[in-house]
Amino acid sequence: MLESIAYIAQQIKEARETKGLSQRALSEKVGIPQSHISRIENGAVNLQLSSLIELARVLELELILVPKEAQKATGAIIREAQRPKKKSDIHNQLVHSSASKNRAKYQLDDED
Amino acid sequence: MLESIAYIAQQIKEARETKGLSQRALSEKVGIPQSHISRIENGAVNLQLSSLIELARVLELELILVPKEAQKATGAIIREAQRPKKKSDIHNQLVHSSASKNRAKYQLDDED
DNA sequence: TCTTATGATGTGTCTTAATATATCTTTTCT
DNA sequence: AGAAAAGATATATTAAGACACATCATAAGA
Repeated sequence: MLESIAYIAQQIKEARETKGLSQRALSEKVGIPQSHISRIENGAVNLQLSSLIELARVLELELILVPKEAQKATGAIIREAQRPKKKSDIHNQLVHSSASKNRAKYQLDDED
Repeated sequence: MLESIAYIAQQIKEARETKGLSQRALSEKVGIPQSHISRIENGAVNLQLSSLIELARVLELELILVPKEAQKATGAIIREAQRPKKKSDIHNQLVHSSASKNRAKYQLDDED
């Protein structure tokens, strides 16, 4: 399983696409090779925390641990934040939704 | 830097203590050696995402990526969730506050 | 078509997380 | 004090992340 890694990987990919960055562009900003970013986004690696944090920083995301009981409430807020605020941002919606069509394969070993 | 690792490590430690678990007890639940949990909580290792996710699962935490703009709002909700709901839970507050006295050393290499 | 941009994939090397195991220190009891 | 529990630390081994680098496949544009 480890579908949580799939979720995180997908979040990274969507955030990158929302920002209109190619893997190579992100690679230069964050200092991680494009080949590795590809593997990360496809869930092909069990990345280290430092890599995730660096990616998150450049993508203006914050990695946090939320108590399960608070998850629903935070989820609502986050979805709200991700909603484009200006009509000129509808473009983002398109990029975003096309991104969510992508299936993550996640060939990580089934541990647990 | 990588103070975000310190933050995550501290969150794990506090969640464990709030649940009244020893490192060894958590070790058995999650299948990670106590020695490694110690290193994780002290920020002495740059742990892998699977380890963090496994720990979070057992500690009933969810690892999420929050847009920076939504961070304040989610922070408020999370603090609310962490507040003990019953008077009988004041015990947790004590454990929790004693935990926060601990300084993390974080001898991780200064990258960036 | 040829080029260009993008993402995916392969290989070899180095580093280090994760493991097993043991031990040591510190704290907390009785 | 001594015993027990808890956390920190040491060592050796194994597994795999991260890297550099090249290359492949595909799609988009000229």
